[in-house]
Amino acid sequence: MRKKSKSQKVYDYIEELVISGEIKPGERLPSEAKLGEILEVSRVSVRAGIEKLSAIGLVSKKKGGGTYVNKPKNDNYLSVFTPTLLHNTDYLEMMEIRRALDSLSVQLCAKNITESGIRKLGEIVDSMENIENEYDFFELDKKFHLLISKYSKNRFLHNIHLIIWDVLQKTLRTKYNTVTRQDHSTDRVEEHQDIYQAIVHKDEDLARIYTVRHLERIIDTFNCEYNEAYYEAKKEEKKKH
Amino acid sequence: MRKKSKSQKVYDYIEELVISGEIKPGERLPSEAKLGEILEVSRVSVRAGIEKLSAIGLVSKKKGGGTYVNKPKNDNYLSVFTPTLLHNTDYLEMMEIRRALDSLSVQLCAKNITESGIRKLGEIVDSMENIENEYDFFELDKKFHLLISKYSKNRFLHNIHLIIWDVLQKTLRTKYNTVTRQDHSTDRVEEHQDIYQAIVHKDEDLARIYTVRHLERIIDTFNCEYNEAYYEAKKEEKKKH
DNA sequence: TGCAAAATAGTTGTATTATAAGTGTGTTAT
DNA sequence: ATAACACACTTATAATACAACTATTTTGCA
Repeated sequence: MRKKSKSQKVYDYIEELVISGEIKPGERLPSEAKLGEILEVSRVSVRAGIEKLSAIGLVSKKKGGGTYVNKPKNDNYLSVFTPTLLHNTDYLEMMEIRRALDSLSVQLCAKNITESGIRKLGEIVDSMENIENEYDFFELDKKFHLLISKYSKNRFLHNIHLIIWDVLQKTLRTKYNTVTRQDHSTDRVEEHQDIYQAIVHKDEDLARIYTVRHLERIIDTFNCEYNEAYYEAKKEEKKKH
Repeated sequence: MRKKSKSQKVYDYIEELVISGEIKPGERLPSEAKLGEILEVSRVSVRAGIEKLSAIGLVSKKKGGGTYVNKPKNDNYLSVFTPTLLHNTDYLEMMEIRRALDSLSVQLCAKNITESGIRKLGEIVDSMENIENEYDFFELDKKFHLLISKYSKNRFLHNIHLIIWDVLQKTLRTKYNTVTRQDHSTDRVEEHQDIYQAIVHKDEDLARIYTVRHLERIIDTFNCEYNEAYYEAKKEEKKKH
């Protein structure tokens, strides 16, 4: 593996601070000089790293004031793709978008997929059957849906999906309990098999229907857990009185 | 208006070079030193500007080799949103995504829009009736659809739409003839009125249907012109023999 | 002449130092 | 009490130097 550049070191360090929640949206970063001390790099490299983070909208700089972690509502619209946003309601909004985009990509995929693509997809579905840990399943799930979007032959669509899954993955690390528990359903393997079969038979409509059903089931499950958690929290509060 | 920063000056300058096609994907940018001379800024500022462009994936830097404009296929997926990509097929792919996302946002909008939102939307539709020049209509069109996505109350969705329209607008400047001529249809005002009315009556399904119809009409018109242009080109070629 | 090795020029990466310019806070003078 | 000011802190820009890497040109040998 190639050596990381100094500016990348800065970038990763700050991104980690934000993802882990050590610095929350609206809060200020250490000054450039301080970051330079901490990471043992020059201010030039610190600035280069921060410049990138600013370009993708994770932070905003204020001359003389400091550098701040952006709040989700920030106008810089590339901030859609920063990994800090996925709280509970954000997750639902994201899944709403997936419902729209996945149903498009699976439809196009069923039309455009090649024989070798079908083979690859089949392998993924097969390996889903004997999976025990959640992390591995997530990987397969990601591969499955990204492969579908790839064979949609719509480059934009695929790229948006890449971003969405990147955000999902990064968010997962910090919200593992909340977001992943929802998918313990025993149906989940079967759902993927259904989608796969529809693609094999080039049945665009059926593939779309199965995909929508799949995603809506995930959303429903999440909603239930979310409400449960909500009531739990309320119960805790009552105890205090 | 606030003064532009030096690094932003660099950013805009290079972006313009790429959009206008002066520097094509794969080609090399002037060196940092040269850019500094041209724009009369220090190398620090040049680097800051390029750093941003690199962060959003428009260019890639090679230590010792120079800075290159990325080809669309570049892996850095943020490059979806660089304005260089929209050739004819790209435009269609983009509209395919709009069909999926606009139908979602209009549906949510019909559910969530406020009274004041309806008023604003109405004003836009009204001003569409007496528009002569294409550029103004584009502006209204953009406002209309962005307002809808805003009242979808899904922040991700709205942000993606902001990006899409930003790309459309930037691309338009260079492909004015190809992309905009398609929308000279007399139906276009009426289509927006239909969508508006459906939203007013909070009829989610109807709003979605009108929106899909609207977008599919645009796609069809574009396809016709695209094919016409294609045949024209072929005819020209035949003449040469 | 052909070609490989080596020198060279050009380019980005990082460091250092200095200054300008904006922000925020605390202090002072009224 | 409040407005004006001073001061510390922070980011923005600049100039210079050198390191590290690349691409090209030149050199030297067969």
